[in-house]
Amino acid sequence: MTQTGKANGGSDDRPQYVRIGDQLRDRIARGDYAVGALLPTEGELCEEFKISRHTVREALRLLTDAGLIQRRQGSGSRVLAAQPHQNYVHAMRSLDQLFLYASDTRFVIRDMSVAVPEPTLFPEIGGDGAEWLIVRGLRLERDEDIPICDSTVMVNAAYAGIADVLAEGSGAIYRLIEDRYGIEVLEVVQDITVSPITAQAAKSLGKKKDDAAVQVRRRYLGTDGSVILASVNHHPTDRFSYTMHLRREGAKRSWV
Amino acid sequence: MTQTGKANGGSDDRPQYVRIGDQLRDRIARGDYAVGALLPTEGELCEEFKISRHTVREALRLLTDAGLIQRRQGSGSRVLAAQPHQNYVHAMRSLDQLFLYASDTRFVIRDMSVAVPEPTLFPEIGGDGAEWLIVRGLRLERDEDIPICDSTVMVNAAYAGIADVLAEGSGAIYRLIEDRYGIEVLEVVQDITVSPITAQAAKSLGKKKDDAAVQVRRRYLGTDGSVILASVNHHPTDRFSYTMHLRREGAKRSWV
DNA sequence: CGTTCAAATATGTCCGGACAAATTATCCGG
DNA sequence: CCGGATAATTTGTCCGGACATATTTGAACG
Repeated sequence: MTQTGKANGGSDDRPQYVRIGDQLRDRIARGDYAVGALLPTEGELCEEFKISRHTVREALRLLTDAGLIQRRQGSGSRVLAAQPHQNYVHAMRSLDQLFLYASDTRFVIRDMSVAVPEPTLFPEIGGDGAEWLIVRGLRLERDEDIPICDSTVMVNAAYAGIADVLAEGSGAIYRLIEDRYGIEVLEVVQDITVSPITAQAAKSLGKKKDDAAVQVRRRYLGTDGSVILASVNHHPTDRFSYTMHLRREGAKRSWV
Repeated sequence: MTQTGKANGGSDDRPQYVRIGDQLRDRIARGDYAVGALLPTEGELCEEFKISRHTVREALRLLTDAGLIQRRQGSGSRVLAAQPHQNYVHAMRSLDQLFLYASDTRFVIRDMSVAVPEPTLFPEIGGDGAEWLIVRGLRLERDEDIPICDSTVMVNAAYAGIADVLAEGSGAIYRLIEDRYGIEVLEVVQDITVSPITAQAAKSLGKKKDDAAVQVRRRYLGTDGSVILASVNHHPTDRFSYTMHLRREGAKRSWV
């Protein structure tokens, strides 16, 4: 077969690997290959489409990058999803940027203890009598004593050893845990709601007891699905602002 | 050179292309190749590292996938960033899922007009006397008349033609625009704040005039940076909840 | 100096081959 | 039937080659 940069013939000038990749993607979407099932092997695809193994692999790579399949040496290519996800990326260098404050801040620790958390603190967690390292504090503007939010952090007891190195300005707690224990935060679930302010937060933030507060609750999950860390932040409503920039993943950038 | 699955010698069992890719990444981080500058060509890298073009390309692909470089046929490989972004993905099939409501909803249009928007509506937009298609309405639970939020949408006048096809339940407005005009929403900027409720929203949502409301403001930007669409939603604080799941990009999934 | 065109350059696509490494299947013995 | 060893299978890594395509560079000309 003549080697061409693009496929010959017809009005389709897409590269072969793109055409084959699209065909496979369509088959997956149609259910020809069920989620969880294996695709034909590289060899079988070479025979079916009369192309080199290289081209098959490039096509499969497109599917892999799209999150549709997962490949494993010795096993084959398994379908992960029937439809590609259109990812909009909240690009960050790290989770530090998940919540950007208007200016630099510092975290002042008010209290730290290993205890069974109150059931209302994080209902989805606890309730089984297990102890957590509970860190209570206040986040302030760096150079001024303006409180930004009242914060309570629950650290999985398995990582309670970081209590030794927790200090004001010591950086994000989840990072301390990642570094100290060599683990990785895989996923973060963040909930934002508005609710009556707690007595503690009202006191810390200089608010009245019948004021409302914005609650930002986060769970940091590890690779095994366990909760590494959870936090509840109470923000005064009149000083709360949360901005996200979501950008379509894989969008072409101009060359200039 | 003997062809091996992994590099020979020493304690480093990473594939060659990973090692070379890491070396190049380190050089970029150190500033050996400035942002905006070109990397050595494939040929030069082949000579320097004494490896095949295939392996060079695999290494460069790692850098490309990490967002560090951008490659262009005939030109070379240009450095985009000195540090890789650690992307946490808010995976969505589309922007429809940017804001998930607890249940199915419908959008009831109350008013539609082409006009110059009030300056307070979206201060970052307008203010230049330009007209926009302004759509005011209410988002309700699908089968009940419980208002979820009061909504005002400003559509760029270039796409005002969609007024013809706007109807209750006609789906997301940005999608109508994308489909009708063949354009693409590249980025969304979303701001969440809490502020005094507007008179209009108080009336729509059955709230008192001195209540607060959660404001969710969004700008949908096109590939040229222009604002395609902007929206302001007022949610009653006692019924507002926003959940995000952010997952580390490229995280390995278990095979089973 | 600016424009046009051809040549050189640099990446993109596709082929084929070989060996390595991981997994799966099969066979045999207890 | 179960466990261990071996063979077969499947993907991963790396080599080399060839042609296509897009861009850049340099030379010639007005």
